[in-house]
Amino acid sequence: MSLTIYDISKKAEVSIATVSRVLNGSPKVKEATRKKVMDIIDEYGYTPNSSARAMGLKSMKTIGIMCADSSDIFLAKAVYYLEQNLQAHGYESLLCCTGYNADSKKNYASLILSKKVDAIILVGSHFIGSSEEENQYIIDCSAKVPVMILNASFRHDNVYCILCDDMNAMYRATTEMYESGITDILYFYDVLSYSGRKKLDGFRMAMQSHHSKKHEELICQVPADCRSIDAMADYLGKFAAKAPKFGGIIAADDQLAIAAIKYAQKNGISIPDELQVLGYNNSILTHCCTPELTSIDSQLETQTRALVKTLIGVLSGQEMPQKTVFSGSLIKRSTTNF
Amino acid sequence: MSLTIYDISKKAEVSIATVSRVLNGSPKVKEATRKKVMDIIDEYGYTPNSSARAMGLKSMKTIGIMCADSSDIFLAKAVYYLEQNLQAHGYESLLCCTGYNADSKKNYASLILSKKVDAIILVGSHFIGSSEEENQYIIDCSAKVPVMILNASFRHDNVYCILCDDMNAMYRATTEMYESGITDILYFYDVLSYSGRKKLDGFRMAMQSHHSKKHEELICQVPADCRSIDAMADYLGKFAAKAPKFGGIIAADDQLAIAAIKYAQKNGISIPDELQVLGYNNSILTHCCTPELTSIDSQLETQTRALVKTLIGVLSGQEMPQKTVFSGSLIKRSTTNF
DNA sequence: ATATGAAATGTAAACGCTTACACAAAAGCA
DNA sequence: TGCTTTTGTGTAAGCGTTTACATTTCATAT
Repeated sequence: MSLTIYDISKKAEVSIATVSRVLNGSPKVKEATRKKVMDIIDEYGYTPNSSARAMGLKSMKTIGIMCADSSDIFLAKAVYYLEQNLQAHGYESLLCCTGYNADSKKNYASLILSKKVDAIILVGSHFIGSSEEENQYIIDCSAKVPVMILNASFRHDNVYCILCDDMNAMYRATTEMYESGITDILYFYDVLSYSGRKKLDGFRMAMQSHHSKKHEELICQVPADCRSIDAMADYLGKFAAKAPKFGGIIAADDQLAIAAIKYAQKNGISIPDELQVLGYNNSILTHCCTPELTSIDSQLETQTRALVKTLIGVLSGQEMPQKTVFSGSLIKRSTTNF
Repeated sequence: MSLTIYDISKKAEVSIATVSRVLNGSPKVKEATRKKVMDIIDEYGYTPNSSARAMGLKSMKTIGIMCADSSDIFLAKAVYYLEQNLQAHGYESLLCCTGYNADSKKNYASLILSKKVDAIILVGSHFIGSSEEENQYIIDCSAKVPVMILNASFRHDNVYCILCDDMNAMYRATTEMYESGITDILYFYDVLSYSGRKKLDGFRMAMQSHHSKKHEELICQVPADCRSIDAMADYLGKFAAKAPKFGGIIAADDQLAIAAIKYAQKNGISIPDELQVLGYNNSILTHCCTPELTSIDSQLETQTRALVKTLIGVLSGQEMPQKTVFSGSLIKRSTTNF
């Protein structure tokens, strides 16, 4: 049986209140007493029971992290950085992977709330649906604890968003490719999450601003059942066979970009001479292919740090900005010439 | 303020005991009463407070997952599968990333224990040190809750291990490469964790069983400060310049294998004609390079499923096997000829 | 109608902690 | 010296559940 504060108080010959005060670093306890209690705690290796503590404090010092799939390269990085930052501030992370199925979000949210987490972090733009009722669960959550959203924007009281201006980043990258002389660009994407929409918008805006006409015919969405890189590459091959010619591919993430590279290799198209490829997220995958992949970096680590900083501020009652936007930057490698 | 069981009991005109029984699916409550209570619960959207529940039940229905770095491709996959399986059994996951620094393990362990988790899962063989005192924290934990270890072996009461027989897998893969005619094989690794040692042992055993002599000169350890793929590739280049000739590289994981491929490409060595490369873990990286990487699959998903099954058994008081071993299998792709 | 046992419900103690409030000891001041 | 603060410590009431045990209700057999 685990020791309780009561056991410690007896051994140290003080009251449980004093032990509690020592534990919580209260200033109103004599140095000698503090030492006596600490010695006993160290000697017997006592650790306070967080559940009981949570009841008294009404806080678990735990943050619920929800993400669709923590094994996704991008999301895993985000979760990792968040966990690190939270830990540095004395918080634990309750992880909850919801999958990409939209329905379950509400259930998972209430489950995680019942653990009396101090806040909820939604990682990734999959958590923002397009309809109002689909997002009701966010509002419900925000009524109980602060809700932090990484990589998407949602305006509501007690909801704080940290994100990268994907639209602008994609706009700039597209423009740069276009102005380097590649005017026929294929846009390659899969799911249209919040940030997915923004990226596509950025691409379209850039193309439209150059009065491009046929780019709409060069927008290629991979169907949901193409999960493997090979399947994606093959799908792209079929699409390309019927589409107008193109000299560049902009992919919505690095994995899709790798699929694009595979497509080129299967069809004897040389990169970057005949085809230029651009990815998104600047993940480790950029280094794994040949040639190495040019990609857009969304400053994930900086974003997570800002998120946790904002969260800590909110939890300590400070007024904090509801929306913090970072800008992406193009990391040029060898799949592009510009 | 959140609703309590007490509020519900008043609205439903029953006692809190009855509400609690409904919540816990006790058989001794009349159907009509159950319905009445459930209706109120649904109507007012009550969720029980897990902390309070933990105090009564002495269980949080939460499992602590410790891993060095949840953004590592392999570990992230493991964490994801674990989380999924645990969720399916009604448990939440408290994630704790310890980093690779050995000292901190003990502190993190006691932190996570204070949350009254029902068990602890150590993900990855980094958690097994080579000295007895370094592993004392595992024994301490096992005194309080079951400890599950994924990917390493540690014999102790209340400690359960699920792993892949890395030594054997590596032995077989090495033998297969050797017998296909590649007798000079370079072994490329970084950290010597528990499974890292096993893999190296497997390689050595296979080479020794063929009376190879110079393989010891072909064992290349990347120093800890080489974190990027490029740095690893460059290090390998320098090593190769001074080492005997070799026709194959066996890497301790896929990322190292990618570095090996990069090394070959930088030096104009063709794969697989002049150099064959073999990775470990069969991660997504195997599909990202050209040619695609042959790799050893350690059945991670099966392992995690077995782990959670064992854990659930242990938690429900059943006798469970303390060690479950799976065997790895070679997935042949294009970086090898055999 | 009455006794009997089973089924359903209620009562109250326990879980381990925090903290408002009460109190005692020590210190400062006239 | 006695009076007032200040400082340190203790007492006890919560926090929201679970559950053993007590009690009521209800059906069945007598």
